[in-house]
Amino acid sequence: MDSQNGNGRSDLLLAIEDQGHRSTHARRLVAEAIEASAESFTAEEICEQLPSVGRATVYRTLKLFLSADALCKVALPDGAPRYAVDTGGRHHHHSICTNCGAVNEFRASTVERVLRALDREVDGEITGHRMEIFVRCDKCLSGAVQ
Amino acid sequence: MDSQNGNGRSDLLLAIEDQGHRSTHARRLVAEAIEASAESFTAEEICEQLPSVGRATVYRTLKLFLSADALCKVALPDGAPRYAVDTGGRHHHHSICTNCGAVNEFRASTVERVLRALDREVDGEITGHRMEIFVRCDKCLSGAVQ
DNA sequence: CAGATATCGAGACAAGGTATCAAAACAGGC
DNA sequence: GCCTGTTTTGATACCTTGTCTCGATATCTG
Ligand SMILES: [Zn+2]
Ligand SMILES: [Zn+2]
Ligand SMILES: [Zn+2]
Ligand SMILES: [Zn+2]
Repeated sequence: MDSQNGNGRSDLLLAIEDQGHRSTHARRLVAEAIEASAESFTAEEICEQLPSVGRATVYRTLKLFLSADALCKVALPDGAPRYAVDTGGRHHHHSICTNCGAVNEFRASTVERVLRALDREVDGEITGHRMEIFVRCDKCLSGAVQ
Repeated sequence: MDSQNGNGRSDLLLAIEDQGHRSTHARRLVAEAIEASAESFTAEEICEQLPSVGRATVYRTLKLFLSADALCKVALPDGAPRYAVDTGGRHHHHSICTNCGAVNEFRASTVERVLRALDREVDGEITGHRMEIFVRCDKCLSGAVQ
């Protein structure tokens, strides 16, 4: 939908071009596969959808998109990793539907304020954090996916 | 230190006994190795320290301790998993020193309050969450470990 | 187009686990 | 202590999620 800009060029590709990387055929295919996926996806799903693209290339490309902040990597409660297109730019967290894999971003300023307050409670100096919220999304609650 | 109760029996073993599992020789060895480790540890470290215990058994035993809430599993920023003895019982989060691996628990009621407030911001119904704080601990800051 | 460089695909390798299955250990009744 | 049924164990194969190597290709620049 809005993953293509006016140029017909994927935002994912533009993001890595900005970092000085090339928009190659393999990367174009990976970007298209990502943009075609409705919710979050796994690296292996992309590999299966693109048998003509080497597995190493798929992983390398995902890593490029991640480092260009065009993609986010989250983990389900059991640790299984999933990737999702990153719409925003600034620091944010994710909610993940454990039923359908839908990922949404949220920027909760309250969360960050709590973290700053925690500075006094934890031993040492805070250098970073990770936070994910697991949900059953509205679509799943309404029975669209059982 | 306080990992042994009056009986000279490890709390880890007691925890799985409460769940109906046996305190076997292999499990005793794993418990001792865990209690001897200063900070957090990896499964492979235990395997190396206990060549007489099968790798599968080490992983099975860690899993038992985890499900008995006697152990916690955390992940460093790059996702590398580490295990740490769980001192408290109630719900809590962890701070992890990215330099030495020290893990501390904290129960920040503010955090939970924020999560309840987030219920209105996120799509769907919150079913769980994960939160980890990365730090450089006091010991590392003071140069005890470079 | 040619050369320099970036990228690719295949396949080996790695980390962190889990599945299988025959053998050993264990607990409880005698 | 011995018998017997159940748990647990260790060896090993396998799985998932990636990364590394390296010769072959593709891409950009001039
Ligand atoms: Zn994101
Ligand atoms: Zn859902
Ligand atoms: Zn804990
Ligand atoms: Zn430290």
